Amino acid sequence: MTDATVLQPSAMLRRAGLRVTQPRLAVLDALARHPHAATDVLIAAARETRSVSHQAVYDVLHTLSDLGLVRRIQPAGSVARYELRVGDNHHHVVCRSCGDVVDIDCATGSAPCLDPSELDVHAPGFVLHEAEVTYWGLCATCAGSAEPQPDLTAPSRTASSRTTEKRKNRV
Amino acid sequence: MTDATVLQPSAMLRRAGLRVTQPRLAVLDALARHPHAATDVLIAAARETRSVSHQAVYDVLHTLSDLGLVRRIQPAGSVARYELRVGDNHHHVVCRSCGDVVDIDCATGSAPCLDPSELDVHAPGFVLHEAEVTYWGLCATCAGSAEPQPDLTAPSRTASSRTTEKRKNRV
DNA sequence: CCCTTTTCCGGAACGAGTCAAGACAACCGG
DNA sequence: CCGGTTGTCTTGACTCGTTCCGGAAAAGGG
Repeated sequence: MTDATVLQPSAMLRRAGLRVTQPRLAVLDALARHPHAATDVLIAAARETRSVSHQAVYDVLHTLSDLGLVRRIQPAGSVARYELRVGDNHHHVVCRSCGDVVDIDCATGSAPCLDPSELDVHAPGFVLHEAEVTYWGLCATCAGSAEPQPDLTAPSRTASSRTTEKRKNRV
Repeated sequence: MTDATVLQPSAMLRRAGLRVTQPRLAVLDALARHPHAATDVLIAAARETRSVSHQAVYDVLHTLSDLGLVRRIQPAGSVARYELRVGDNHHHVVCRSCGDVVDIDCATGSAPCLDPSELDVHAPGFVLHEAEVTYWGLCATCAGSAEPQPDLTAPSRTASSRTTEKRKNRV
């Protein structure tokens, strides 16, 4: 619901009590253009707008995600990825082959969206904040072809399939 | 259900077509004694049994998880953790403060245990393997005290709270 | 327009995990 | 029981994502 892109980036920064700086605007723009992108992709994208240090991008991403203006996700085996869509507790579909990520609406829309059947039994006293659901499988493209397809939002190089590919030659 | 610990470790290796070696037995023993442990904890634990190289532990963990004899989990912001409990598609409760992980039974017990409401709409043709659910919040201990409690299965040092702690001083 | 404070920069450093090549030891067959 | 084959382990260097540090720059209030 609260997709941050609908707000003017500078307004959204100010409203959060942050200074409006060129690096921040560049990163926000990069985020809008590359949903679920890894940090190095965002660095490259932000540099299309303006010269920014990699450290600044890391700083901006930290600040924004700490304030809840962007959401940070990190599927197992992947590096951190960021998205502007926040506020709804939507979930993610992740392709095991190419690492591509797609959003899926949450059934209830509010976190926690699931009732852990036996939370009290196994973790008495646990204070639940949210339930994160990750759907794993193969995207249409990868399911069709044996070879993993490149995912442009994954960390540069070829794809995130370094792990996947190596594993095949093990065992 | 299929908790690998109920099997004799050597039998379980042989049945998987693997050689029974000292490093593997040491790692399996370490896994049994330290559920959800990070790799460096497992290395230390395995060395209580026998001298093992860190690389051997990584190799063993890769081999075993590729064959499905151990399960590898990696909550966002955490390093890889391993557990012997496999076969059921159980889920995890993770403390945001200390990083401690607790198992929770899956409602249906088989993967995928959730029906993604709008999978076809957002990711047409996606072949779903499983749904991974992670419950985030605060464990009883951390919810009570402001200070995060050490989690002995987390990567050595103090706790996994390096990230958490730093963030508090940012913004 | 100046001052304070936040933010950014550059570079060094760190830690988890991987790669590579040779040594070693399980297991099989004889 | 022994020797050869092949899978496994060791050692050590290395990659990559991310963080730490300290000084420089610039945003915004007065």
